[in-house]
Amino acid sequence: MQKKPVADNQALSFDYDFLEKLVVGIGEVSQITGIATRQIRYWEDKGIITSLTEEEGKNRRYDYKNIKKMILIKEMLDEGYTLDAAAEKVKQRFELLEQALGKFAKKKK
Amino acid sequence: MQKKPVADNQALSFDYDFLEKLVVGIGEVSQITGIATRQIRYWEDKGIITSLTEEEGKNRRYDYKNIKKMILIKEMLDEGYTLDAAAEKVKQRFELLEQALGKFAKKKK
DNA sequence: TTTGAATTGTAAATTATTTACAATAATTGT
DNA sequence: ACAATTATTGTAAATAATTTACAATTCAAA
Repeated sequence: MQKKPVADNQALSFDYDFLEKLVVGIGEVSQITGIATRQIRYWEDKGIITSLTEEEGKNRRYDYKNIKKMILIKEMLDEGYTLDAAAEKVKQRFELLEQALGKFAKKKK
Repeated sequence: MQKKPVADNQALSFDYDFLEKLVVGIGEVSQITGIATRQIRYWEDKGIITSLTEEEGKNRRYDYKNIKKMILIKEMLDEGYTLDAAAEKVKQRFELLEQALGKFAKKKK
């Protein structure tokens, strides 16, 4: 029996492999989220989000999780939350999410 | 009845909204896929993949589809395919995939 | 109206990418 | 073996994009 090509399995399910490896520069994050690069740096300075930057002076890289965070924070700001309140809510939500996904991930490997 | 937050629904299903908007620079694509930037440009010159670059001279931007293409092509090269053969196979696979996903997408809207 | 929060502006230095021309391997047919 | 084609890689100069740092501005609440 022949082994199915990898792509067929991934096509209609959540592409974990991809999102785990995903890294995006600040310009593209801005393009994706509609948040100005200046604002992204400000949020990072405040410690609300984090980048994967290895050394100081090098360009920032963001992972899927932090991009999702930014999108949520932006939505909450539009709804009237303060930045700190939005950041706190998003932080809590991600902690719950990671708890749930953590259990799931352990089953797989 | 209160509306559920968006994130809850997206967490365990395929994040279409995100992947549709996703754009990534060549440096990050290289980091994600393990393919050298030089090689990515070469493949693009040959017409095997395409970038979203608006004007000549500006930096290349790649979408999810083309990044997936690169990953598949790389895998097929490792298996012994020639570049052209791999490109052709990948092209065919994506045509089928888009046919299937196209039908699905129409239902949603 | 003062205070702090949130954002925005910008210049100079640095990092990353682009294009173009060229060189080098690897493979295939004769 | 040899030439031709395929695939990849090297690099320099120009340009694009990002970084940091200092500063200004806007806005809401007290």
